[in-house]
Amino acid sequence: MTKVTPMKTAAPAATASAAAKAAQVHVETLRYYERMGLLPEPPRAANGYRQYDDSAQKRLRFIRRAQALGFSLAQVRELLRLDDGLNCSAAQTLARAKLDGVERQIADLKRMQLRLRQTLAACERGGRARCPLIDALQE
Amino acid sequence: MTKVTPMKTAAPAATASAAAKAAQVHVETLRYYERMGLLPEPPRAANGYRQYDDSAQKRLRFIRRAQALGFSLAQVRELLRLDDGLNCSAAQTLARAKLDGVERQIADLKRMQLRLRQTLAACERGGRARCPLIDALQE
DNA sequence: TTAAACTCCGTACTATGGTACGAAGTCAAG
DNA sequence: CTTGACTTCGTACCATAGTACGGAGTTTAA
Repeated sequence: MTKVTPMKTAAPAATASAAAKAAQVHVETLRYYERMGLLPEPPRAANGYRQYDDSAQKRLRFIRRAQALGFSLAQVRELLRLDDGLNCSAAQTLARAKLDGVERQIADLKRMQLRLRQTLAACERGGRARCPLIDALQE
Repeated sequence: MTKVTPMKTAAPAATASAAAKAAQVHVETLRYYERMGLLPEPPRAANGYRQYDDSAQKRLRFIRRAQALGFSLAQVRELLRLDDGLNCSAAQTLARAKLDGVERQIADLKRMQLRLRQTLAACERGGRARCPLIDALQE
């Protein structure tokens, strides 16, 4: 029963394309994140190729999840500085600011939604010589 | 009682800064809109200064209102092509596409809002050694 | 008259989040 | 051993909606 459970210590170092595929990003994006200070410079193989170990790939997933929550890359950088999980109040501050921004955006979009709906309804009722949408824009 | 009611025919030609101020934009923005084909090239005074007449200023207000409804400048350009108010179905198509986009954005933002709220609530409940927000990002 | 303020022009730069390109080296399969 | 795929690098470019800069001419108010 040797080798049935491979050693956890053998860090699986992925190539750029493998790491990129796993995270659903392009290879160039990895370089971009590296330039932006989101990913540390990875160790290189003898040939100079980047080697993404497990922690780099975790970090990459972290970035993508934070982006999905609406954080900008600059904000993700902040979050990454807190990724030891301590300092929750700092993380909360970031999240609350983001939530506020998201809620402002929702409010703005809802205003647009209402106006567009009203105007479209007027368009659909028809009967006017001129288009209600165009008229609304000309006020 | 002469001159009590000035002739409507005297078109009030505004300078760049006056037109800009009236529309709450910067002077450079007028040039930008002109380059982008949103504003026609205005007639010039003898000294070469742009003269924005009433119709140009109306058009400028049109642009700003359309932007406020979420239309991009490219889409505003489309709307301006329809500003005779006829062709309402074309305008409706644009508006409906915009409404769809707005609603998709709202849905996305609401998902972010929910996740952020849940995570913040967990942070506020406290009691964890590690920050729930950071943990969520690390999955 | 002179200084401040306004206008003109072309061009470059901003922020954001990547994407593309070309030249060069490397690796794996046939 | 060659061909194709992969990687490296620096740099340039994309969209969006403007903003800034510098040098020149013009107008206006003191």
